[in-house]
Amino acid sequence: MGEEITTAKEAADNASVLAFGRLLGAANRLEYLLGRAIEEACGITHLMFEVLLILGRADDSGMPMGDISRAQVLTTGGVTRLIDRMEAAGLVERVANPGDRRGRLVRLTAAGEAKVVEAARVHLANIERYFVEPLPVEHRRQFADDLRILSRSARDSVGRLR
Amino acid sequence: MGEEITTAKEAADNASVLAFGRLLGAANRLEYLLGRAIEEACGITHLMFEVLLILGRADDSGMPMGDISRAQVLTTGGVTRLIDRMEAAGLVERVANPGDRRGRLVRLTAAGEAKVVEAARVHLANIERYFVEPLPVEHRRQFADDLRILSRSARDSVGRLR
DNA sequence: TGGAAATATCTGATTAGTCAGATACTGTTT
DNA sequence: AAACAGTATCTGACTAATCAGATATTTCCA
Repeated sequence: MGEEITTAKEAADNASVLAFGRLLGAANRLEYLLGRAIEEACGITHLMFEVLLILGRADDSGMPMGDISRAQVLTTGGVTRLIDRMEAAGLVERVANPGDRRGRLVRLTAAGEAKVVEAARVHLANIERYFVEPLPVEHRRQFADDLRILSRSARDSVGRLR
Repeated sequence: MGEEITTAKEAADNASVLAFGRLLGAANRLEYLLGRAIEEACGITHLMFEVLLILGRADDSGMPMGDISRAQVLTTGGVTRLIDRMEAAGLVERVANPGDRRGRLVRLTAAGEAKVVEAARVHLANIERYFVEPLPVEHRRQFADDLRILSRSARDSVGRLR
């Protein structure tokens, strides 16, 4: 990684810059495709699905919103508004937290439980579809390239993190 | 992947659901950390940096905005506005496209050239820093876990894509 | 060649996030 | 137990994306 960069072309062609760009590109495309599919089939966004999964993992009594904020890359203000929408949609409810009255706990409603099961099935089916059958043509080649580079890059990074 | 999902807990604990969640989580944290660093050091967003790199790779005469839209996951409307801001910041300019008068070409200005070189250096230094020295503590453990799973998942996916 | 369909970009209205500051409670520390 | 720092959430103002519809130009084919 020692080569000095002095022109835009050198910046754009640098191996590490490229690899990280590909990694993020692949992840974004994946998130876009899978998120779009859930949205169309189930009427909830990808982020709502992630929150439903987090709550599914949580204790039945619920979870403070701060925990959700830390689990996702989202500010506490963003979580407040996301939970507002999910509550309006009947997927979650806020209940009193006897141990700390500064905020309430969020937990799944029955409708939320049903929705996360439905969305997870759709999600799994799409993972199967995209990775066994061909991707949409306009994504396929790009994706395969990205994932090959991503795999190498991630493996190297894991090594260095130990 | 044949297990039937019937409860929120099963959905949340499913191996594929988890792996994809981790993969996207790792990429989002990475994008957030590296993007934030470029933003603070160079005053441009991560998305602007990506566009500068794309233009650095392009022909000197410039590139139509539709190509940028397709390279990133961004609508054409979004690209129009992103380029508006970058043009206002003096990083790029729109020039006439003699071959197709429906739209103009976008190309780097001298300031844009300088900025992409500066940002790429910062970016490389941060990649070095994050993956050789410890990550910020609040991200480190999560990140290492994510990347291990990501690596496995990506390798499998590449295999299936052939 | 004339016109329909496709393409490139732009724009108004809307949505969902950020940030920073307000409010309400908790926990410590004298 | 009074004060003060810390934590959890909410909110107003703002930003940057989306979508859908408008406009200009190009391409294709009958």
